[in-house]
Amino acid sequence: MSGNWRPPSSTDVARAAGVSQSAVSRAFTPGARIAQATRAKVMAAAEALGYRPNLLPKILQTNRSGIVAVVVGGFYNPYFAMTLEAFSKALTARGLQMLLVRVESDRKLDSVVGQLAGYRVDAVVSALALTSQDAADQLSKLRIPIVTLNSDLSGDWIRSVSSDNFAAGEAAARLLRERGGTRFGFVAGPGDSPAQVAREAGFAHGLEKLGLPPAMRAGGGYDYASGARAARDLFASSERPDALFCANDLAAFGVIDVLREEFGLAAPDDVLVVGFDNLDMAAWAPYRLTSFDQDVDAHVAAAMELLDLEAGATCVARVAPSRLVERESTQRS
Amino acid sequence: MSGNWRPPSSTDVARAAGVSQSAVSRAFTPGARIAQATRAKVMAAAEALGYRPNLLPKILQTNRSGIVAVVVGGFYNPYFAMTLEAFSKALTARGLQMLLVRVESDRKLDSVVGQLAGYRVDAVVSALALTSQDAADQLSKLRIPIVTLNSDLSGDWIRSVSSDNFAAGEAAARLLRERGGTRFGFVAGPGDSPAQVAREAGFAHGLEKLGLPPAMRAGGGYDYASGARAARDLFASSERPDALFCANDLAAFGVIDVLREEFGLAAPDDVLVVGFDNLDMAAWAPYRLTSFDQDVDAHVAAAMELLDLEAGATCVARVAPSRLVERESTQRS
DNA sequence: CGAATGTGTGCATAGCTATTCACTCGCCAG
DNA sequence: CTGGCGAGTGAATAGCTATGCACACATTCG
Repeated sequence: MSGNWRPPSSTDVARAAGVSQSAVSRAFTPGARIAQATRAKVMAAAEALGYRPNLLPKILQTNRSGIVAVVVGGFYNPYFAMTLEAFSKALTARGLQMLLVRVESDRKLDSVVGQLAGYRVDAVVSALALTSQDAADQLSKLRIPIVTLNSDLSGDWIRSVSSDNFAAGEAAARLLRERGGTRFGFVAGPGDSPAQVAREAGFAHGLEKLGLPPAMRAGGGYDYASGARAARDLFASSERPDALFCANDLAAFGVIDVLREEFGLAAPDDVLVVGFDNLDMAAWAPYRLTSFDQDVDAHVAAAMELLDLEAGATCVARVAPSRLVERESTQRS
Repeated sequence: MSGNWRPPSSTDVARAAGVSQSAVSRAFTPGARIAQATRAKVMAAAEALGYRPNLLPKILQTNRSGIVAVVVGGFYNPYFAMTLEAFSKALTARGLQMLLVRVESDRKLDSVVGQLAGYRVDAVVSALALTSQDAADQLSKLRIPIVTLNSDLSGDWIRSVSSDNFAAGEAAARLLRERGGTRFGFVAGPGDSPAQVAREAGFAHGLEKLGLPPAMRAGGGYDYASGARAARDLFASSERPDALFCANDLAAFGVIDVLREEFGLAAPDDVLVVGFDNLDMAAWAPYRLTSFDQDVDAHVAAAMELLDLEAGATCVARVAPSRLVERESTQRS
């Protein structure tokens, strides 16, 4: 029955209302010159037919779709959820839609970008840390504004927003020292994450500046299991650390659980622990984890500002500070 | 400089390659009749100009955009993250894009649906539990297939996928009884969630069928804080429960933490606790929470099948069973 | 009363691609 | 030699809306 049904067009409405197609268009355009009586007739006909203006022709002419593509690598980390939530709000506030794209790796991104360009997305936000300059160049050729989060690529149409991860690493070193740490450990995130690299470098630099020995190192992922593995590695050795900086909260939770369950050690009495991201869970009773709050809203606000930049000027980087939130995991009573 | 730049069109490429626009189109259409030499010329020109076929004209004609709108109410619950991840994979596998829409309430949904129709989305998936039949009717008038998750509305273009929440509630009652529970408590989710209502009804029915007294009740949200509040309410009374069924895991975590911190009670020795959703965190050391796994992949697979249904036939409901995953929180040693 | 201003409407068109139709070759078989 | 066929190509068109332009009519002012 509905084999080749098509949604009602403005022409259909015009016919039903006994006016021209232009009148229908004007009825739906705020501020257009149209008589109230005509508008009423049009609206009645539109309601009866279930007409909704088709946005595609406008996009076709203006090349502005009102759609922003957000690229993520996965959803397992609640930090991404916070970011998505904030972006969603910010985009909605501006009347923009969010096309969510999940890619396994930079390679996959290349392939999907062609499609995005085909949809004429207004911009691309990459929460995934782009690492291949190839992909970046590919993207800038399309003249689509791109904002990357915690990445360090550059290019004509590429802007970026980052936390000052290096400074946070230094601050972690200072805090752990102040709270009585003597043997330091770093629980690393994945090696291809620029944020991870900067946090580690900052931590190392902070320790050095304080005249402290370099940190032991383990881990290699942003997830719970990586943290758990790291704890086992670090505490299997004879020289156990007593102050840990973890690349993110999720890993820190893994660390804390393994220390408590498998080694009978607790934070902060046996080990000081600092995380990163300040997830909701960091405040939960079993953890009470000291962590760096990245102020997701500020990041997103900065990203939105960068998207407003008209032309594809040279790379613009914004750095938002991270706020240290201290909880029990670093406060010995 | 780039004041009114526009992306290269197939006509531009045709001019550059010295062929007709048709030839360019055919070069990009797999299986079209075109000479290899011509295709090569076209591809070279396209590469030089950075041409990507504009998808909008095709959409304009066919009214099929290859975009599915996914509506969610928020991201704070990791269960949504799992669902999103699964949908993302399923859609990508079919070459579809995901337009993510976040709405505060059903009302807001109405207003955004007009825009979705304007973009000619192929379908709408609502992870938000639609509760207003108005919204549902509004949607079905647009002849856009809709799949709702854990909702119970019906209409011409509305299909739904649910867990058998009622059966799970009954199973929770049986399990808690078997494990030695005598005084039962239910930690409720938000009242406007059909899933919450069904879980509670199933639990109540299960208790009754076993000849047990009805459960005490507290809570009213799917989040950690609601669970925490519920625990304080339930255990402030003189008649404390010793077996709790929580509407979801997040609330269960709040319950467990408050019991441990503020009442010195632990699961499973003092209180048996069952949750719902089987989040990753449910397996973590501080909780080891018995929970119902909703098999997100199965849900999503069912949803995708329902979307394939051509016409807007009468309401089709799929129910996926939930699998009980028992952990220490209900196993006394 | 004539002119000028303002209001409301319809006509025509741009924007880009996929596809249908018609056409031209080159080639083979009858 | 000619009819037919297949391959390859170009011209024309549909799909829908916003908008500039022209026009019709009402109103106001000198």
